[in-house]
Parts: sequence; structure tokens; C-alpha cells
Amino acid sequence: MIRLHDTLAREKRDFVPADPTRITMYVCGPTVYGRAHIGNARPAVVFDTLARLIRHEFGPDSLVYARNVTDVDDKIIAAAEAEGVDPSVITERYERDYLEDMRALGVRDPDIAPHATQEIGPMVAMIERLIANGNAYEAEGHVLFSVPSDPDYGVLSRRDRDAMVAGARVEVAPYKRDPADFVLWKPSTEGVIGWDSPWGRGRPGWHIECSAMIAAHLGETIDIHGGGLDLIFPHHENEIAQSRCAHGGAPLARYWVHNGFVDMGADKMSKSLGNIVTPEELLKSHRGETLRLALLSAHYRQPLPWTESLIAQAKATLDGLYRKAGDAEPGEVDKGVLDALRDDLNTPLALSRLSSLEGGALKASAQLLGLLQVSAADWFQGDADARDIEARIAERAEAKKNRDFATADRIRDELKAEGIVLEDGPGGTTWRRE
RNA sequence: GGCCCGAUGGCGGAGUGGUUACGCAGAGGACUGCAAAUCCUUGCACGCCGGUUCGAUUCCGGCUCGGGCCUCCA
Repeated sequence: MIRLHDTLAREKRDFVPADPTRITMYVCGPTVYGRAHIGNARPAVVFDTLARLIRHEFGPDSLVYARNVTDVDDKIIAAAEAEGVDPSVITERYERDYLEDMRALGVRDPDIAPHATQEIGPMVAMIERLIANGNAYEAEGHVLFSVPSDPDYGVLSRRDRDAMVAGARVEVAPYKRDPADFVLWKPSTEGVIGWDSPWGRGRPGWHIECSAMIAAHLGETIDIHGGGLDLIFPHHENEIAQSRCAHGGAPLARYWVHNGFVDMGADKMSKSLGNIVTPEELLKSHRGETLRLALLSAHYRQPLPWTESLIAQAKATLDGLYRKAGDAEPGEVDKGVLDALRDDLNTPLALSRLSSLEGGALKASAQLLGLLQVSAADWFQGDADARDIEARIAERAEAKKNRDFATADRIRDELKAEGIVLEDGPGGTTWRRE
């Protein structure tokens, strides 16, 4: 039995899917206007790990995992204008980069990757239904969701309308009937990306994208909806309102799962704060599994301070695990690891269990976490020039045989300077990348 | 101001009403020509003040500090 912390209930609940043969999970994916940072990677890694666990528990074909791509957005439009190119140039480039980065972190592609620009029809249809139901209205080319029309608005973030309005830090547009109302459709001026609609040429608001794509691909009520903590309000709150009002009150998701932030120093990492570090940069000097282990080293709901020391610890831990696993074939997944993961995806506890395992059980258990995915030889030696290194090791062995330790040590030091570490064992000398 | 979350040893980080997390780093030893790796041993903790209790790091209240959200945000 898997237990998950449900943000709506603010407590851990037994995870009982509506249909165990078709479990549905939706996670808010990237808005592709720039390179992903390591904070963006956390939900991708966390929910990838959850997907692996669900498939292990319920069967390989039990889960339908959707992660969207937001490829129409004001930031994308701005980036395209800045470069003087079509928005699709921007979105295609950064989606490709995103997938490359995530794959390097051992994140499997989701089953479905809906793109906002490909789903305009369902969005328009949902907006029409909301208008018909009295939950939305047209004003000056915009369509707005009427927050006062939904008495349950605010259940996820637990805030009442007065609090939301009082703290609002953005000017209230004059066409809004209520300051809390949010945009479902907005007009596009000439030359800006847009689609024809009953309300004129325009483009969808951010929140309706997810609601419409979830309904189109997964159904009115899904099992798990995931994303970062900062999406609780307003994004997920608005999704709930739209979907529930469009679907006769059917709940949008049965479990709401939110990951904490990756912190830089005292602050969260974000593009607007300008304190980001990207997988692209990190992957130049660290392997993807190292970064993945670092991201899994804290519980997913806890903040994770990102430091050089964290990465170094992850690397050292992984070296040790690869040594212990050796060339073993994956065996049975350890029960302690499973129990830790079943308890609200307690990856730090699962990782601590790994250190007590070896061989096939270690390999199988680590692979459930997306770790130890390559052979030990690949991990330790990788693409280093084996033939050259073997030749120099032979040279050193000859020197050692002649008790010419000065030469032997010189060769060892030279290799060390190239990032190759030698280890003399009873069966001879082995080598690995640092 | 409102809502929410956190505070554990040098670092990361679980967990628990009463006995050891675990990992990384460090120290000592074994092994080694010297190292590395490995093995053995080892030191270091539960923000503050109250309360409940035979007993609290663990439960409750308050406080302090830190973080997040309050319509850009994973």
C-alpha cells in the first residue's frame, strides 16, 4: 500500500486508485521559454520516481503519466520578439533542451506530453461550457473566470477571497467584475500568436490549458495531480475551479502532491531571482545520476539546499554503491526500500537502506529509484581511452617489478592528473575515472 | 497583515514517548613499497521557554529564527 501526502487534506492518505488498471497522473511541465534550472528538475525527478514506484506496485502498464508543455505564453512571445523569430523556434529549442536535460537525470519521458498549442479546441470548448454555466463572462475581448460564482474556491490553498484580494500585488484590470477573477482567454493583437474563437482572435490563459488537457487525455477526475509548491496558488486552485465547474462538480484530482523547492543559500532558486544553476552547466562536470541522487537525498516535500558539498556527497555515495553492486544482475527489490518509498516516497530513508544492500538486491532497488542504471565499468571508466591507460599501467607494473618506485609513482601521478585513479589489488591494478 | 511549512551532530538527512538511524566528511588501526579501494574501531545532535508524563528530540501551547505563497514562478 502506497501512502501519499495529499495537499488538499494536509495529511498522508492511503493511495487507492479509482481504477488500478488505469492510474492517471498529471504533472505540470515546463513553459518552454528558456533553459531549465535544477529546481525545475526536482518535480521531474520526483514524479518520475513516483511513476516508477506505481508501475512496480500496480504493473508496468497500470499508469498513464501526462506532463504538459506550455508552448504559448507571454514570456515565449517576448523571447520570440527579442530574437526576431517565430515562437515555435523558441518552444522547439527549449523543449528539446528540456527533454535532453531530464533524460540525463534518468527521467523517463511521460506517456503523454500534451502541448497547449495543439489543444486549443478543447480549451475553447471548456471555456464555452463555463460561460454557459454562469462561471465565466466575456469582457473587452477577454474571457474571465468568475471566482464569486464558485463558492468552494480556495479549498486547496485555504484562503478566503478577502485575503486574496487584500494581498493582491497586481493592478486589477478594469474589465474584471471581481478582483480575484482570472483570465481564461485573452485577445492577441496583430502579429501575435493567436487562434480564432467565439470571442475573437486570441490565446488561452495559463490555467485553462491544464484543465482542458487533463480532461482531454486523462478524464474529468484523475488520481494524482503533481507540481511544485508554488503552483498551489493560484494555478492549481484555478484548475480546480475551472474543472469542477465545467464537469458538474466532479473533483479534478483525488490526490494533490506538491514538491518543495531547491534553495540557493537562503532563497528559493528561480529565474526571476537570477540565482539559478542549470543541469546543462552541472552536467559538464557531473554525471546525471549524481545530480539525481542529490535531488532525491531530501524528502520531496522538504526544501533542498543546493551546494557543491551536496553534489560531492552524492558522487561519493554513488561510487560506493557502484562498487558494492559490481556486475550483479538486478534481483529482487529490497522490502525496506519498497516500504520507505511506499511511505510518501521517503527517498532519504530508501537511500539509507541501499547502503545495507549489495549485489542484485542493491542493483534492483537502486534502479527503482532510477540509480545504478549503467554498468559499474561504465560508471568508473566511461569513455576514457582504455588502451592507452592499460599500456601505461603495464609500464608501471614493470617499474614496480624492478622496484623502481619513483617511476611507478610518476606514472600514477600523471594518470591522476588526467583524472584516472589507480588501485592496486591482489589481482593486479585496476583503474577508474575520478 | 492572511495562509502554509520548517528548525536534528562538521555536512546531508530519516526516525522515535524510554535503548544506535544511515550516508558523506574526520580520527585511529589493519592491509599496501607508498597510496587508493576495502575492512575494523571511533568522536559529534535533536532552536528557546513552559505544559502533559515516571520519562519528550518525539505530544500540546507560546516564543525566536528561517523559508514559501498571497494572481511570473517547479
